Amino acid sequence: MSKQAVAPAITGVPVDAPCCPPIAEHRIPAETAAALAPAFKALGDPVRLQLMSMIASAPAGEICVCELTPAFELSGPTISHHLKTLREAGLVDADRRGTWVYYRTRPGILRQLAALLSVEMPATA
Amino acid sequence: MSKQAVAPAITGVPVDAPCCPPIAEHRIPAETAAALAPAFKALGDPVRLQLMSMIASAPAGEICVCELTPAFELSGPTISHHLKTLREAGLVDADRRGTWVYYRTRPGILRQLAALLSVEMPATA
DNA sequence: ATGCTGTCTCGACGTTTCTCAAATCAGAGA
DNA sequence: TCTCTGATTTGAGAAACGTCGAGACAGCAT
Repeated sequence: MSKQAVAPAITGVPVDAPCCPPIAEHRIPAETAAALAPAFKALGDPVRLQLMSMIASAPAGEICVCELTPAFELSGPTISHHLKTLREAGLVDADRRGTWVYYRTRPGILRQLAALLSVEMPATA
Repeated sequence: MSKQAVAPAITGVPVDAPCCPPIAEHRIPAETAAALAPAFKALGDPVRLQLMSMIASAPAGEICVCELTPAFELSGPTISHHLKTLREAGLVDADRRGTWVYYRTRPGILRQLAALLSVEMPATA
C-alpha cells in the first residue's frame, strides 16, 4: 500500500493550500461539499477519530500499526479497514518499512477542514 | 420541534466553552471521541454540509426551512430528516415562528470541532 | 369551522457501514 | 526455499443510513 494517490485536489483549491472558503462566509458550492464531506464522514466514527488522534499526536510524526491495533478491543482487520477509510479520505498516508507499516497525517486537508469550521458568526450573532 | 435539549455537554467540557483538546496534542480519550464523532458524522454528508453552510452564512444568522428545501433536488421529508440529524448532533438549533421554522448554528460546538483539527505538527514534521 | 400551506413523523426500500473469521500478501530470517 | 510474523483483502451478516410517499400536525386566513 502507500501507493494510492488519494485526494489529489480535494477542493478546487490545491490540497496543500493554506486555506479554503469558511463555512459561515459564503454558502459553499455543491462540489466543495461533495469533496469535503467524505473527510468529515471519515472522522465521524469514534474509532477513527481516536486513530486520527493517535497518529497526529505520535511523537515521531508517525506511528506503527502494531502500536495502534492493541489500543482497541477490535480485531486487526477491523483496524486495518478503518485505516483504509482514513487513507481513502486523504486524511493520512502510510508507508511500509520492512515488516511494519507506519501512518502519518496529511496536514493540508486537516487545515482545510479546520478553516471551514473556524469562522464564527460574521457580526450578527 | 426546537424543544429537544440536544447535546447538553458534548464533551466533559461545557458545550459553549471556548476550546477543547486539540487532536495532535494528546491522544484524545475514548469518551471525547465518542462525544465528538457524531458531530463529524453529521457533517459527513454533502447535503448536510451544504445545509450547514447555508445556515451559517445566512445574513440574519438564521434561515427558514422554506428557503433551504428548494435549494436541493430532494423531497421535503428528506431535507427535514437531514435537519433533524444536524439538530441531534447539536450543530444547529431551530424554532418555529408562525408558519415557518428557522434554523441557526450553535457556534460553541463548531468551535470545539475546529479547535480539535486546528493543530499542525508539533515540531517534528 | 373549514381549508390551505409549511413542516415533521412514519413506514418502507435499497444501499452502505461495521465487524469478524478466513484467506492472502509482504518482508525477514533460518 | 520454507516458515514465521505483521498487515491487508475478501466474504458474510447485522445494523445504520438516505431517500421517498403517505399521512399527521401547526398555524394562518377565510
